[in-house]
Amino acid sequence: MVKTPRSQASMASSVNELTTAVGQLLRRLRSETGTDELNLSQLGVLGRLDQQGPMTTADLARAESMKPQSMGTILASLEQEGLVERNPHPSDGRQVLFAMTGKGADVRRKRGNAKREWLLAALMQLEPDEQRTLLDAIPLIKRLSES
Amino acid sequence: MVKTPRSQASMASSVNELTTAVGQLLRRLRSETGTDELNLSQLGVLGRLDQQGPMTTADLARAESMKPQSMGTILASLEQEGLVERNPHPSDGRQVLFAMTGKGADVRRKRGNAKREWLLAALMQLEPDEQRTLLDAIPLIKRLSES
DNA sequence: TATTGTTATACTCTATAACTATA
DNA sequence: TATAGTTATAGAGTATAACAATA
Repeated sequence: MVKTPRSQASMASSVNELTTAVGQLLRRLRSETGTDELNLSQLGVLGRLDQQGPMTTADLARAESMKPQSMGTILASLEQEGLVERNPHPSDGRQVLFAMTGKGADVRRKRGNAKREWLLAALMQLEPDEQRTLLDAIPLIKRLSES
Repeated sequence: MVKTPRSQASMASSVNELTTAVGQLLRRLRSETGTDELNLSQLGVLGRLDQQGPMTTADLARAESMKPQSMGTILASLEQEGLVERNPHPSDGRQVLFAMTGKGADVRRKRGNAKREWLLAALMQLEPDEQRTLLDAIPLIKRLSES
């Protein structure tokens, strides 16, 4: 297959498909709601704290491309359910370090998280080369969001 | 080993990244708002009517993975701005065929659509092989939503 | 009786603005 | 004066439920 860089005109027609596809996936994920009552943002924060350790509100907001006030709302809801806890920053009294609790870790590990399980099952149904394409596209989608 | 399908464990770690990436892109797109005051759903409907011709509320709702009532709201807003018009179905008095108007076509063609232009510019900044990966991933994302 | 669409209402998610506290 | 976070409010986007009209 010859490598032919896409023209701007051909890319333009893909813009609608991409936004539609992304919107569809998000609506689908949102509708998958079982025993877990965590939404996508809450799951995202929990996953990030699990991977990266304690973080501040501002850092989490930046990582998720969200306003700090919006992240504050998410963290408050997670704290109320005992999934994250707040710890003082060692040197800066203004900052608050949010950490995942044991209960939060349980929620992430346990079965019953309908959204994650649905998406995982859907991913597993793709052919191996399709999986590779989709996984390779993830960092590219992130790059788009940051440009 | 020729083909190395990803293990379920390795895929599980990608689930969070995918949802986060998709959420980020959507928030970014939503925030790009210039002279056009059309949101992503409105643009999606307009694009679909442009490509596929007149459609009913139910068909549009199915195409965008949305409830008919939600689609009705979107269509009402587009109609109020004169971007779509309603025509009776030739044989079924219950159905309404929505078609894009000339003004709707203008809006789609003209410059000033901040969301589409931003995304197009971002796509053009990717390397050709990255573009190909991302475009190849679009139908896969749709498949996920439908499974 | 089933289907298409409308109307009314409520919920989820995120943003903006104004404020407090610490640096 | 600048930054981190909180509180209050508003908005966009979508869903659910109840209804009307046509099939």
